Amino acid sequence: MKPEAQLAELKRGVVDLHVEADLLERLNEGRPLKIKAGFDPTRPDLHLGHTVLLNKMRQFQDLGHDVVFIVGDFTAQIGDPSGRSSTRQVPTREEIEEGARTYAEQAFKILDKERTQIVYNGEWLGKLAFDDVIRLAGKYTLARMMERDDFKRRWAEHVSISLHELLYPLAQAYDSVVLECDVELGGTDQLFNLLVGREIMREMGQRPQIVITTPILEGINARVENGKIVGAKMSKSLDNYVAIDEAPKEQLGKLMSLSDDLMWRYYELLSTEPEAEVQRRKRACAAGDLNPRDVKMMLAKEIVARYHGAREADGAEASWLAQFSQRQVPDDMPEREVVLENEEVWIPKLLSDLGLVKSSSEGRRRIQQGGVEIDGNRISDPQAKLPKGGPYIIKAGKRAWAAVTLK
RNA sequence: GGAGGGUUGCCCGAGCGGUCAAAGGGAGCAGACUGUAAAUCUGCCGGCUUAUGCCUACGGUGGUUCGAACCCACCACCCUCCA
Repeated sequence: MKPEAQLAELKRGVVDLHVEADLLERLNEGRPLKIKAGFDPTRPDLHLGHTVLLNKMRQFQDLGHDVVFIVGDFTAQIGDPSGRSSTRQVPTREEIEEGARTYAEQAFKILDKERTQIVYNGEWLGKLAFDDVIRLAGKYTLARMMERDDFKRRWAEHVSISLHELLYPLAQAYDSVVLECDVELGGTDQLFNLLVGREIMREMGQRPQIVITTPILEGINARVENGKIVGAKMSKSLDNYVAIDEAPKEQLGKLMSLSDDLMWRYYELLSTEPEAEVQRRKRACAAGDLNPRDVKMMLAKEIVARYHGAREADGAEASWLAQFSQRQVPDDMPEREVVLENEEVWIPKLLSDLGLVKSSSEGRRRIQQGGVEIDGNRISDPQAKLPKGGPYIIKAGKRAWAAVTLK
């Protein structure tokens, strides 16, 4: 593909591109560019938020360029301060290794293995001596470091900043120097770190890398207020994520729980549908010609199909429609057997033992709120008991089901 | 080295001797409604089988008091200002 055409393709969906002319110049050199992206291996589960960046990496690969996938085993010990309001906990060596392994495994659902090189930055960062670090630190100033948004904010809000956190951007920049990469990719929250890489490379007498950032996807519980998206970014620790190796039905269900407004953000960042088609759907929804639920289903199925295949996506849709639209009994409910000490069991206790609720108090509440059904009959008495027998089809809320035999 | 401020439930945050299982918001959950696990509305939201009851909880340990998240002492951690 011609450099100009590549550039147009690569610019799609990115937030920052420093510097465009420089990128075009390198594309004109006609060689495969070296694309760098680093991952902090402390969170093994890749989710849709990560895929925004991975998709961009894949795009480079499809255009004939090479990706260097850096596992930040060394930098993970520092903990990237990006977007953090406080200092990170340092993960153990085992956590890092386990994380790195599962990370790479999942990343190859998106990346082209043939064009990906995996490296660990501990290989070179671990060998630096203290005087090397001092020399590196000498190439940047505190004032410039404090320009960084999250440092500035934490400083202003009197939240502690440990000195080692200041070294993080330098360590990441040093990775670029060692690899002599052409382009570094990251989320918008990485912009500062990436730009430090440019500076340090220049200081070290190299051509500064081109910096590209991709948007950060908000979590599934984000809301839209006055046209603005309100809510934290997708993350495992906030439990507002859709993991790429999650079961098809879970993925579909989570995506169907997006608010109608937020759905368009997901379309923008995750769908591969042509822009014109997305706009058509948006207009049709606004005009009332299309039901937003159906448009959301198209998106959900597109994503499920990407990781599990079209057949799984169809299956997930069918059981979702049955369970939530038609309120039927789910087809894959867990079958359980419980051995009783007596002839009957207090229902809240049973729900708790089955793990359908957290405690029997919670079970009692859920009965009082009318959320518990056994064999299709709503239980209203929180004192109710259930005799031996079954299997009973127990429903304890929208998504908590079990087929239980009492012995 | 000195002076001062802070540490509250999943998160943020109010409370500053009894009426505190602790305001308010967020997240979460249930029901109604629906087009869905959207939106909206209502309710719930530490635990204990039945409770104007008990237990656990407001950084930790002791203490004062009939009674402490609230007062005192010490300890730990965080922040600010001065040097």
